Amino acid sequence: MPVLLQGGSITLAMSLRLIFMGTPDFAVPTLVELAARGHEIAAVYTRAPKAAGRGMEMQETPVAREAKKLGIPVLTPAALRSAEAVAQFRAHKADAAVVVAYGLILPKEILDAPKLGCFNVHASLLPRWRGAAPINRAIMAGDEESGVTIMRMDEGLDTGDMAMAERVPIAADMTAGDLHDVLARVGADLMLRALAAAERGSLALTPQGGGGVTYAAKISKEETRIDWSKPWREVHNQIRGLSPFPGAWFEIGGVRIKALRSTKGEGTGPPGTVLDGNLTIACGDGAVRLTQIQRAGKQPMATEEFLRGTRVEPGAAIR
RNA sequence: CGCGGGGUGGAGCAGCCCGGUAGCUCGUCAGGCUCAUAACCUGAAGGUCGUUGGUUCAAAUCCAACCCCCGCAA
Repeated sequence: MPVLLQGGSITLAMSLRLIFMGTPDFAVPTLVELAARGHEIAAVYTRAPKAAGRGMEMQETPVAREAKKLGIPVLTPAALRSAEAVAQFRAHKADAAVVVAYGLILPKEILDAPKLGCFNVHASLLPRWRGAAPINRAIMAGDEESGVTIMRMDEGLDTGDMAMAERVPIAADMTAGDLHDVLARVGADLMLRALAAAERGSLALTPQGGGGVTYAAKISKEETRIDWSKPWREVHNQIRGLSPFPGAWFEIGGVRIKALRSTKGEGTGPPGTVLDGNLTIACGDGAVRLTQIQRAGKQPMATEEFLRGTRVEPGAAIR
């Protein structure tokens, strides 16, 4: 077996027989890396295509599209609890399963099937931000760092023993989308290292412990509208924490506008008042300057571009 | 057949309802002014007005079909 030199450390080239389970874009880099490193991926599990989007047409998941590109069989069971689903899963005779934002609960029979276990990439430093929306919640809470944790899954919600973690700083104006992309890359790399260790039998597992647990609830649309009476920092964290999806928004002249990027603004005024010619908006405390926005029906654009076609005078009120 | 907005020189928009000289804010290029500047002044280049067909003396503008982008909702 060849020896690869990488980043100063020695990694044995390896090949495990894996099952990959994932659904959104976040999971794609890990799938791609696993395949590129020569792991044998017996099957890819992903959510079933569903009617979604404009026109309610059937949409395949990003993972399904990537798997097809790689020539890997795609399975889309609606649930994994049935005896049939479990039998099918076992029949792959996988060494391990890699689960990244799959979206379905894995019952014990599935978790116990692979001999090395089922490993999950989670986009936070556990046990902080267990749950569905760790990236958004970390930024909305104003966290200055986040990261990725690899855990061996158990039956709880993101409660498995931790195998590896890597910290990632969150810059002042970083958006959820920015962090998402970084963590997806870091997660892919970390999973490769974790699997290598697991294959060697040298993977150390650490219980999460009881302190510092928080939950990252799904984002509800009620919390996407901007309330300009809040302090600027809260508004800013909401904007970047929800960017680019689902997007924090407001209205100006009856037109719905998403705020995609912002930064600290100068000046004060009644909340919701435009303070200058650069879309600096007064908040309950301080101000936020919008740097990238998207009008309903339009592409995202830098604020300077938006202002070339739309005059927004200082003193105007937005809602 | 879920609802809706949009495709106009490199960017962002107006013009379309009430057909008839391509407009605005920028950018680019050349020149001028200035100690200087993302400032200011003068001039220039650059557009099959998404595609195809139709109506008309005449279509960015009216009609039809199609392609592409996006917001809502899921």
